[in-house]
Amino acid sequence: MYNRDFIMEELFEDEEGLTEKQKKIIIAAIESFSEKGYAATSTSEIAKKAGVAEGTIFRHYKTKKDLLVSIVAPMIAKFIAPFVIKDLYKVLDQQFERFEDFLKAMIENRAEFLKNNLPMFKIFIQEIPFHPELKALFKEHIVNKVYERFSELIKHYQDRGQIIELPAYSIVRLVVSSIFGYLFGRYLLFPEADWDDEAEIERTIDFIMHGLKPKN
Amino acid sequence: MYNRDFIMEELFEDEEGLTEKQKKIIIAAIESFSEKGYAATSTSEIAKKAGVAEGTIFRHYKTKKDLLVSIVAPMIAKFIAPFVIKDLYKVLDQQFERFEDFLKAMIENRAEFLKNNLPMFKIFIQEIPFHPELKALFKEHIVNKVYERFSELIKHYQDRGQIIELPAYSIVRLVVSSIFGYLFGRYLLFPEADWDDEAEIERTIDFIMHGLKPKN
Amino acid sequence: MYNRDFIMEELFEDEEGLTEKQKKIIIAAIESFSEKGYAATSTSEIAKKAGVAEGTIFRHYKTKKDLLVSIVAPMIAKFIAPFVIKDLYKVLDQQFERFEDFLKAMIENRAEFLKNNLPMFKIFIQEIPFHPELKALFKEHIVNKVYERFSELIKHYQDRGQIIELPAYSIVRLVVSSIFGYLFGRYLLFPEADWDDEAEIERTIDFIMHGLKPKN
Amino acid sequence: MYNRDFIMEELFEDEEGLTEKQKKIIIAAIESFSEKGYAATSTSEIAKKAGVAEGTIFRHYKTKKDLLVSIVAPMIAKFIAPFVIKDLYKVLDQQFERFEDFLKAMIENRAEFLKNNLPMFKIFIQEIPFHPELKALFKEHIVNKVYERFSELIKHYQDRGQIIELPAYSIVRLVVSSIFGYLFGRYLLFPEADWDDEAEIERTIDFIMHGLKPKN
DNA sequence: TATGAATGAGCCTTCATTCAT
DNA sequence: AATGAATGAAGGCTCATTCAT
Repeated sequence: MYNRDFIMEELFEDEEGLTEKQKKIIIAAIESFSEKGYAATSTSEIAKKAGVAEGTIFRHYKTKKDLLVSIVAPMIAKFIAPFVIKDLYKVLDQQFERFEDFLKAMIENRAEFLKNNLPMFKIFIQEIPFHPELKALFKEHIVNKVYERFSELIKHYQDRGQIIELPAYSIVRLVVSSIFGYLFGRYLLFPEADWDDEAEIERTIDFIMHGLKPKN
Repeated sequence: MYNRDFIMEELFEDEEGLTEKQKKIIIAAIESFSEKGYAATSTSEIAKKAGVAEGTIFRHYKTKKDLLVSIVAPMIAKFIAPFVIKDLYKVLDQQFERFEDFLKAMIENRAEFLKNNLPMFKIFIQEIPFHPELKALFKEHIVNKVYERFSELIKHYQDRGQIIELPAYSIVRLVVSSIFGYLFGRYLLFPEADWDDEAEIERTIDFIMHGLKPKN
Repeated sequence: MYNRDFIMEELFEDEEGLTEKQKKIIIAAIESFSEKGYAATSTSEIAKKAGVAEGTIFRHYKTKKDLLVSIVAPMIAKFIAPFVIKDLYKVLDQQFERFEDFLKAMIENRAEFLKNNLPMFKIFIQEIPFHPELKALFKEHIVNKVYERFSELIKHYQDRGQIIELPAYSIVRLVVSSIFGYLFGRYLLFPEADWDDEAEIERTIDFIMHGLKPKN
Repeated sequence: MYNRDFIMEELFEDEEGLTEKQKKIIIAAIESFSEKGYAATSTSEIAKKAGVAEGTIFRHYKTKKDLLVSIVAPMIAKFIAPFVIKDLYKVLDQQFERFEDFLKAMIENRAEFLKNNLPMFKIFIQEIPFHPELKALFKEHIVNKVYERFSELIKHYQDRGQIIELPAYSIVRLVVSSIFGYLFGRYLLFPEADWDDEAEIERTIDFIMHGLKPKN
């Protein structure tokens, strides 16, 4: 379903402090949390799956919730990373003349990321309503950082007459809904259905582009 | 936040078998489940909040999960009710000449329902990944019943050249994404933000309509 | 396995005060107690099996233990009845000249009784160690009444040189052991084995008779 | 009443894996089970009596029933051990020329064992009807192992004309009944009575020997 | 008399966490 | 650093018993 080593590389590469055991714990926790939910997963189960002693978990993570946060936090960080590049604006200007192209690039790139980190993403969306820490993390990152950049971006394309003149938050909402709607259906609701991914992504982009076309 | 009596009237009106205590239990369970999640809510907590003995819960609901299902199941049923009307097709034909009008009516009607049953809906989306019973219920109802009707409907408007020729499932996905995207943002993610509901709904409908406009 | 009506007739015939419901409760209780033990049987289970409401049980029997006693007590009484006939001595004198004949008659008669009341007997032997009330009942009846009569009886046959001169309690023990040993094996340990009852009973009597033959 | 250390030595000597706490748990469980019965004994009570936390019990025994089995199983094994010696036959041949001597040795030896392990034996006979696991254990050991050996043995003495020609199962039944009859009366029914053990054992053996004397 | 909803104590078991080794 | 035995609070659930109807 997903590549364990890949996760480690992509998400936890920086944190070189991670013991071999620590990695095993994280991987086990991700698997269990995403399958049964945080509250329904026991630390003993994680320990068993990770092949370590129960106590070892608590040597590295003071509490069970610490373990949760230590999984979700870097995922959020990595997910929004591309949007936080300082001079995103400039870069965009050069690379993606059309909103459509930007959209396509973003979707493909971030969808790839989500696909590769699906279990973690699942944990994130499942647990966020119940943990103020996560909620705060989310708002701080998404709202304060990503949303800000995104707004500039949208204004950029609006100024060039490529997308309709609506408040940035509305546009963000509509775009994000369409993308996440696809990802949800594809990977969470009906993962075993027979999807023609390429076609669906194209339809989604077309849908968004037409939906946001300026009323000349 | 939400009107308790309203819930009882709307969702559990038919079930006249419900004791006064049973109602209290359900209301307490809805509150707790939606706030802390099913797994993190204890039956003793529900009992205390409902003002009944813990044993009383188990007299009416064989297990804790039974209680969950007895909350979520009628919600699903009521939610999809309007879509299962036998002669939906005919009705539509007469009432909503334009897909746009149908869409608007549907959104407003079902959005109202969700708004009134938000806690229950929250429970539903939170718990569905972890409970095969709920998953089955959902698939049976939504996929088999609603989706079928919806497909006919879409074909109806496609035949009249009002919406683009795409597979029904793609259209359903795009429409549903846009609507739920609004509801999520509005009621779950940022409920305390300052929303101009009327404008947002209109924007959402416009977005959908343009997004699905036929490429003549 | 055993005849319910028979039980009612034989054991509870005198107690005409018994309601129809009461009889059903007793029968249900006997079945459950003997199958799962007193402690592991719930009153709700008995109620369900008897087809009455839970409360009904407690209307007739103040406590669960009352119910137990009301089952075991009459069984003990009926079981020892033949030994308590006032002029047992006289009767014996006339009817059974030989100890052997007395033994045979007694075994056959009481074995028949036990066979017909096996579930109750099972309850009795299972529960007696844990309930002082039953223990008292047992001692009072068996020790004080039966044993006394039996002693006279044994003396009677000893005087006639038919059985060995041992203390009555030793003889009682040996005889009872042999008989109960048969009944245990026959009805409790290996009920499904292929028993030649007639032969086994005869062997048992022979064994006892030779075992108790006087050392002339 | 019985020597705790003795039990540990005799029954659990081999199992060196037993923690100090585990031993305490076993001892406490034996006491409570034998006094009140398995179903009527709570694990919290055992924990308290053993001076450990309730959770500790379940660290060592997955369930309450596991604890029961872990007490009864070794008792059965140890009890039948002497009968399963590979060359029992040979040994007998040399040591016990007369059935009487064999009987005496066996009774004294096994009676001593039972006396020392009375609580466990009590648990065994009380719980065996309600637990298929125990029943299976019993049948496997007693029926398949002990009975087989015993049959050979009986044939041995029958061939030498020392005991009557009856089916082995009948002889086993009669002998076992007499012995257990004594043990029951002695240790379970009337333990506080004034017993002349030596005399009673002798009477029991005499009774058996005469009872089984060949009809010349 | 009979009911069965209601109770709350108590049951077996699991849990996150601690700590001596 | 790592272990895993030990903890005791808390969990879901069952129970014998009560009482208003």
